[in-house]
Amino acid sequence: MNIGEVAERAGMPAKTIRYYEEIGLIKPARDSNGYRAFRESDMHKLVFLGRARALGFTIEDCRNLLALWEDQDRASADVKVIAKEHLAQVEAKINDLKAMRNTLRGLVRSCAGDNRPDCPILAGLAGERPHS
Amino acid sequence: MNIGEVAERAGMPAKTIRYYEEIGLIKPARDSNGYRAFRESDMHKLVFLGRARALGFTIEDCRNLLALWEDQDRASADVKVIAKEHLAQVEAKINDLKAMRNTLRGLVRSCAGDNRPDCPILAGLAGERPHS
DNA sequence: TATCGGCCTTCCAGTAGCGGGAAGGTCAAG
DNA sequence: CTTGACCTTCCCGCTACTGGAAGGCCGATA
Repeated sequence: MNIGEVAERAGMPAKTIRYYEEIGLIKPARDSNGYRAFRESDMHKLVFLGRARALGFTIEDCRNLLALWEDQDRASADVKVIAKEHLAQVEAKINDLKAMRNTLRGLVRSCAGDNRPDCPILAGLAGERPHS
Repeated sequence: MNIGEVAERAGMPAKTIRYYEEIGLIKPARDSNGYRAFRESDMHKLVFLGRARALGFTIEDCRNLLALWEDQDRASADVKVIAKEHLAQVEAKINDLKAMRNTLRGLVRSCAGDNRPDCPILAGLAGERPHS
């Protein structure tokens, strides 16, 4: 299988697949002409990587998860630790964003949005307390 | 005022302030010895930038907001457009993260996390449907 | 056989928003 | 006069790719 077909089937750009090889996540064989020759096992890894990335795991997390996946003797606790830490980070990020959203909503709501120059959003960013 | 004091008062690293000058967000004067000489107006801009960045505005958004802030004749509508678009992006990001969180929670909950190799998290990443 | 389009290859550079650290100038205190 | 805390510029590194140039390879067609 050439990279184009793999990219299609795995649902990711060929560039990304080359990048994953470059950083050692996958190690596809090569044809005599230099083309990458992907096996089904490479495909499975790429699909795995695609799903893990879609869940927001970092590349380094992916590397570790992939190693655990390959290791038939792993303890599921090792996997769970990674997933739980990531989950905690995602939740923290959600909370940060919610705080931003709330402040932004207040600012946007307080702004007339007409052609006058008076703007509570700019005033808020400059440091003034919103006067209700 | 030297950069150290400004960094302290604006609550951001000196590195960040130098970067903001480099990309043209601020233009502090210079003393004869080459040191940056910050005026109060620079301080105000940095505080403004700090708040805007804390609300997740990109540097380019900040550049536009700062220009509007400086412009006494701006229309508040111009500001509101930027803020509303950013708010929409923040909300979209929150939704993405919530979807990730829900999937991650399901995976974490389904994993025993003991020293056995059987792991629904890895199975889920590999593509299997979680069976209940 | 020539050639053409569509693959594939590598390499280089850029993104956002800084952070780390080197090499060196400046300044105030002791 | 030295010491230590500042300040300066410069360049590399980070994440996870993306875009593009320059060139090789392959299958089909004329």
